Amino acid sequence: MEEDGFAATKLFNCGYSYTYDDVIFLPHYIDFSTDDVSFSMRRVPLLSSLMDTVTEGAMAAAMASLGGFEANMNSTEQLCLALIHKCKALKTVKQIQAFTCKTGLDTDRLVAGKLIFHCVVSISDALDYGRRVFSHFPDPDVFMYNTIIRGLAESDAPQSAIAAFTEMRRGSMVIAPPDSFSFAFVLKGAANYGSLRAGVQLHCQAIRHGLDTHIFVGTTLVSAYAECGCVGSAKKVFEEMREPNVVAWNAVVTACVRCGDVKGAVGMFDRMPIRNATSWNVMLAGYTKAGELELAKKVFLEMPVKDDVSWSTMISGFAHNGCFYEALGFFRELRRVGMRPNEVSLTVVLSMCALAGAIEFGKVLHGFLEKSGFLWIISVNNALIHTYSTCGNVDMARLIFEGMPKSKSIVSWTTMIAGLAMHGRGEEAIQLLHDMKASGIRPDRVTFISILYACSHAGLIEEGRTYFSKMVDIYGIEPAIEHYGCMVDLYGRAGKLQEAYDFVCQMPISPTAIIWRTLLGACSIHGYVELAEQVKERLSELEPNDSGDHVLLSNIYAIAGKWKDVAAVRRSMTDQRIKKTPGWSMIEVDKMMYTFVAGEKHDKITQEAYEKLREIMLKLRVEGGYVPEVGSVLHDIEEEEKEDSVSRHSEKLAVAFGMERLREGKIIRIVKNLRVCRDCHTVMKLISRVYRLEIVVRDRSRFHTFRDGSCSCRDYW
DNA sequence: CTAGGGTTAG
Repeated sequence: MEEDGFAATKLFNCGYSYTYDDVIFLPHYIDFSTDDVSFSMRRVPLLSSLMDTVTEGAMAAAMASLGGFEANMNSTEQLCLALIHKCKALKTVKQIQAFTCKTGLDTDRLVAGKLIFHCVVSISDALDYGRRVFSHFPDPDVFMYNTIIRGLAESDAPQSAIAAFTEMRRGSMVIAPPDSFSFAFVLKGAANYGSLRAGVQLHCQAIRHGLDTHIFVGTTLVSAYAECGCVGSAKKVFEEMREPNVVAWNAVVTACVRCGDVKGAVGMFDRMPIRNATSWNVMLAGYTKAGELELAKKVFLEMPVKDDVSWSTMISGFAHNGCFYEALGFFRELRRVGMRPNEVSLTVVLSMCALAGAIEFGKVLHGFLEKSGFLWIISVNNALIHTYSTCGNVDMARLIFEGMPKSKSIVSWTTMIAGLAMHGRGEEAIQLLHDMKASGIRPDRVTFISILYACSHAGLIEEGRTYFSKMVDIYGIEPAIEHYGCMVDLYGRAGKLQEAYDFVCQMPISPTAIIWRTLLGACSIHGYVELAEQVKERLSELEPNDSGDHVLLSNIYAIAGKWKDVAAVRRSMTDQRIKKTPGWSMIEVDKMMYTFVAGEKHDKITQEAYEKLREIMLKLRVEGGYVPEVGSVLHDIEEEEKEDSVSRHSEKLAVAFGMERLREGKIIRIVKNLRVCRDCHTVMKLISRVYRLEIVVRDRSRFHTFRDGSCSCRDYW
């Protein structure tokens, strides 16, 4: 796959030095008849009612607003152009558009082009209107097409940019051939759509037009290939460019980073003749994505000019690696040097709260956003929805979602659906899908991942099946590995292990380690020892050193009482030097985050938690009838020792600490990096009953809300 | 045309 993209283009020898090592037949035109890329050029009646509202007086007032320009206005065309340039809102654009209809300027090429351009580029949420003006124009030229393609490429439906390009090509008998802008914009659409097929075909066409080494086209080709995971092709396109500028260099370094090729990125970075702040920022992102935080910090300190992007990259990079303290440090540093937080740095900090489960800090930020007017930005709202959902307060997320000031984007809908899903509120998530369709937004592949996730976590098996086939049949979305993963989880979680296994065997793409791991997790919930062994064998072929897989298998044996097998797994782990991922849990008290690690460091805080925990466990035995469950302990050690090891799990410590420090009646919210174990689950249920407390635990796969002795997951996780 | 953020199965 990797090299196919580039090899295919070699078919077209257009006077360039391509060699043919691989011949793949491709048509000379883009054929998307099988894809769902409708692009309707329907002529819509436009604004006949508005036309009458444009009075001479209104136009005179508009002219007056032009001030100094007025003297040079010697034609209505020029007047219109100047007026359009001044427009800041769609409402005014509509007025002028009505004026052009009235004066016959609607067929003026310059004016129409300017109108379309203004709608697409300068005014937000006006793409649709621009499209309508476009569709009204009798014979649109390349510039108009380019503008429309440009807007569509950045829209929620980037595939329609490709369709628009195709339509332009079909009409190429009457209009001029595509230029470098056409290719740059449509390739951006292909990249956003993530379609290698479209990318390759466009590359072919670019070669035929002699534009593939054009600086803009080449640069976009590099990033389009990278977006499809073809880092080799991206590099080759770059190497063929005759005089790459800084932007092209940045693009190729970015391509390496996108595809996880840090070495390649460093190599390219070192070769760069000139570097601006962007180049350094790309390296920061590259290092943090690879988990190389020290190197990222080194580059950050060394770089000559830091801009707002640099800080956002550091905050996000450290947060995604679990280093919340340092991440917050960069946010403080940003303010200390006198930079104003912008909407991106704020969403980055919000997403840090989401990762850390820091709801109190999130609320502080929410207040700040409200006061400083940031809530007008859609992405900021999306970040808030995500933060509240992943911090356990999905109702607050819903309030923000409902109250969004501007229109909701596809991300807003999908985020909300995913939020409901992770709280087990499957029916509401499905209802939201219908509301979304009713409001005219088409669900995409990510939306369906969230829907299938919702079905599996709420035990809605039939619904899950239905939506999977609807996605394919009605929406023409080809299922990706993520969708298959959801389906395996859906069957497995519900105890339909045979169906899950059959499903994996019938998948048209080869199952990844993640797929097998999902199945292994299902085996562990439902105690299928034999199937687990089979599945583990597959995993050993694919990823033999994953500690989680070993621990899961060992737990499956332990629950079945097969202590010899437990010991064998443990031995093989020691032999292969596989270390268990240490479990940690976090709790926020007075806007401070406290992290507990099982059986680690006996500092004052941990001591305090232990002491409280001892007291709680005693009370649970006496008043709650608690008997420890030790099935999920890795070692076949003495019973008493096992019990001791279970009693030290980090989530218990975090809960105990919360009970000690938090105000009475406060909900105890815990975030854990692994899945919560059975014994801890039981203990939490008991605590919620005996102490009349509410505990919310976010583990690596979902939320557990413990209330009155039971859990929202209905013991199903 | 290039960099940072908001959605994504386990």
